Amino acid sequence: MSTGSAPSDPEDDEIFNRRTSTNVRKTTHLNSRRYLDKDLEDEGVDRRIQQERSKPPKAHQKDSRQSQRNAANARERARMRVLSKAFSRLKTSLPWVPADTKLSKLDTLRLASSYISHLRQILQEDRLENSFAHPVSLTWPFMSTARSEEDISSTVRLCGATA
DNA sequence: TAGGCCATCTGGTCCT
DNA sequence: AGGACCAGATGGCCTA
Repeated sequence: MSTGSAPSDPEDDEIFNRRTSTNVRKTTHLNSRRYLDKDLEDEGVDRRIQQERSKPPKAHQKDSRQSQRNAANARERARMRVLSKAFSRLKTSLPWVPADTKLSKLDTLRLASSYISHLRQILQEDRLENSFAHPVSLTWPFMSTARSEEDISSTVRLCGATA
């Protein structure tokens, strides 16, 4: 899998990082500086360990739940970042869209959808001109095989026509 | 300044 | 049990 290793647009990264830093600031604000304070307390680690040991079981449970939540948040951030990168890559694969064009995720999906419809139309016109089957056809998940007419119609049925 | 877009957090649900 | 996925809520940034 190439997840996360795709070349990314430096400009997108810059925007993402800027947003990320502001949102982290927002988060620390929302959570009453919970995370920031934790980072600033490095020198008090020993004291904290002693306090942990003297905590009642309920407090341990609470801390455990919180650390699990933090881990889940981090995973969610990573997941959403992968999603955003995929949108960026999809955007760059769209023709007629200059690299510096601002496209929302919704716009990107709509344009990609109409581009696929356009390509499908070209493919069908080409098949009408040549009576033999097209040598290359794409099927989910991205296999390149020759196939019959009914296969294509089923794909069209699955994807639907978008305009 | 309102509205659109986005990243993040969070709790719920499903799956392994 | 833990991770992935999802949707709702929230607040910051940007633009018309």
